[in-house]
Amino acid sequence: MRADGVTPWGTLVFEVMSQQTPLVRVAPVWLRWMRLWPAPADLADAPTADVLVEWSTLGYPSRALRLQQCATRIRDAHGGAVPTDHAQLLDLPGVGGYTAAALASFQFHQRIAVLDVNIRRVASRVFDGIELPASSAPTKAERERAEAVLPEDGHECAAWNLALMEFGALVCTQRSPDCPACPIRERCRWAGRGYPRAAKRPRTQQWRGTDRQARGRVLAALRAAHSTAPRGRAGISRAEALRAATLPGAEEGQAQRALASLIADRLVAYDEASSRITLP
DNA sequence: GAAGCGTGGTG
DNA sequence: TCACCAAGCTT
Repeated sequence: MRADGVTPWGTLVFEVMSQQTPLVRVAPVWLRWMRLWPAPADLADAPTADVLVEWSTLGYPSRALRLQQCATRIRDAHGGAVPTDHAQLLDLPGVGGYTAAALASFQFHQRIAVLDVNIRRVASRVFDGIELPASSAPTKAERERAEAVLPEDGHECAAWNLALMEFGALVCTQRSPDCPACPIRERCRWAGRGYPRAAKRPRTQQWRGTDRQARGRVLAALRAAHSTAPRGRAGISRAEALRAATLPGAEEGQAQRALASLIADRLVAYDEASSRITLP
């Protein structure tokens, strides 16, 4: 976490776990991971099934697979040390623009702009006078503007990025910003324009009844089976997996499709001989 | 650029 | 109840 003594690997794991997941849910899982797998080589050597069980209910379990791939790559291609170079960070599995910049700034104190959803929202309001960023991904113009207002010193830069993220998370929030308490409302272009609402809001993701929900139920059943079963005898039958994947009132074939996609994503394995579904 | 990908908390 | 949302990444 962002505390003294946390290794680059610890920070990398923390940032990946934090992708689309509230920090309060990340904290306990991260602590367990650090105890089980304190260095990249430890995670690289772990059974993938254990990695997925310990991922618990953080969501988006593909992140756990990518983190293990990332650990293997760091061990084999970087001598076991998390690279400090931004381009090399970006090249790691599961590490995108946000995570690479977060590591470069928070861990390595480089002068770089972190453009997470919070900072992008703050900048859109203050500079552009619009409620929400117009594009789903950061643009070159956004990045250049964010870099232009960065402090010169790398340590100050880390504090700057972190402060902006927390400001967006606590004050300049997505749904109900506390504008009366905002210290820069006099200079905020969105305030000056009277807080106009965004015409087009990003369409919100469906979940109920989706393949995603079906996949989640299979994974939940497998986590339960693996955390209680003696080693080597874990897993569930294909029939149980399909039953778990069958949602009330679901369309024909959804359960099969969900299971097939889990296998294709290597989140689960299917042993045809025994007809059992297991974590990989 | 858009769609797909989990899970739990909240207003 | 239910839509919305949370330190994004990959295809």
